[in-house]
Amino acid sequence: MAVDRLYALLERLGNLLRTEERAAGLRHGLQPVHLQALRYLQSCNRYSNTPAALTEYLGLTKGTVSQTLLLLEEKGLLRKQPDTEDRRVVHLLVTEDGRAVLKEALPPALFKRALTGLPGEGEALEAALTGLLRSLQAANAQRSFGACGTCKHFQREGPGRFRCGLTKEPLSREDSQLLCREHEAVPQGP
Amino acid sequence: MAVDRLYALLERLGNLLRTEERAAGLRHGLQPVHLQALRYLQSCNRYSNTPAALTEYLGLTKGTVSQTLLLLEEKGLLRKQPDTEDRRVVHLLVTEDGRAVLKEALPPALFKRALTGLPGEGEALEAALTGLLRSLQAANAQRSFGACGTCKHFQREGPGRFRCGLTKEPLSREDSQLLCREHEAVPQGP
DNA sequence: CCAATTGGTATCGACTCGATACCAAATGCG
DNA sequence: CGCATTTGGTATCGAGTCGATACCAATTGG
Repeated sequence: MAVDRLYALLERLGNLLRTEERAAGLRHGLQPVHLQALRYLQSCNRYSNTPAALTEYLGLTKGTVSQTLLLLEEKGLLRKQPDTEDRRVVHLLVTEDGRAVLKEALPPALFKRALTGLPGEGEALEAALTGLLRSLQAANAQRSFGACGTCKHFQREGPGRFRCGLTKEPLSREDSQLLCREHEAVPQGP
Repeated sequence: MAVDRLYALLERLGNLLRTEERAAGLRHGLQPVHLQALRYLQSCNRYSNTPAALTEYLGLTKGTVSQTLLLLEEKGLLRKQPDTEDRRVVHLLVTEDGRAVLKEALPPALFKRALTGLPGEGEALEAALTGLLRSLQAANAQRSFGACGTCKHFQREGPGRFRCGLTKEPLSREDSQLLCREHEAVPQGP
């Protein structure tokens, strides 16, 4: 049965990845989930670097994530900054130390080697995985956390000048490449 | 950078899978690792249903796996059977209850839907994942746990009659489809 | 025959994770 | 406005994973 075989493959790869991440984090006294949190926070935009967004991304409960963040803050890999508009919200900023740890640890050496050696820059793999992820998210009513520039709210106003149709804020070229919790894929025309 | 994007995709899918597995196991008081152990034991051959093999498959330490097995045995999902040849070894047999739990829980509904809906039965995905896994295992000097019939020790002796070149034992058609810890891919000729 | 290796278990501590409870700020509605 | 509801976040607790270490029994290899 093809579905079972596919599932077994995914599970197996997921375990390998977790094991490697565990080993990579061990050198810094970090668990897999810590590295994952840092990686997300480093690649998301300013609307999405909050505990709530991270909670959705990781698929855990907010209490659990709150603990994770506490540890990262104690280790000096993370800094909390209160939001200026909404005083309940804090923003999570990866420190220089945090970036250094991430750069050293992710992707784990094993994956870096394997992924780099893939034929055609792994284009086939990326296409297949993207399709699967989209399908999963659609079935799950889950946020996609895609890059800002691929969102249906993304508006081009000129060369290098963009705007988010949701927040109405202007966006830089760098902004457009960051992950956003409000991301919605553009509907595929027939 | 393509490698980082690929890695992010893999990590994200792995987390989703874990979350779903957690939810699926919750109904039976099981953790993700328990379901994974059961699934492996149900699909491996008689050389590979031991704690040591499972330990390698899951990438954990033998102590950890021993605990996992203890719990599964207590719940009646697993039965231990001493090996007749080597009196240190035990074989792990999934009980009827264990099979029932597995059938109900894996793959999680979300994945079953998403995988079933993939174009071309997910052939592209399977090819891409298999390639990646092979590449990872090669780089890691890790066992592949492939199906018996695809192993370099697998010998055809006639219609429906096979033999393992390593253990010299005869193999049935069913045997040939089970996962084996001694599995080695046939070397690709140029 | 005895060391080294292998398969497995037991115990301990660090840590994840969910559940529950809780607080403060924002929002919605009469 | 006023008050219930919702949202963002934290604190605390218990169950359970996981690695490390130690240990035992059986096998293997000189």
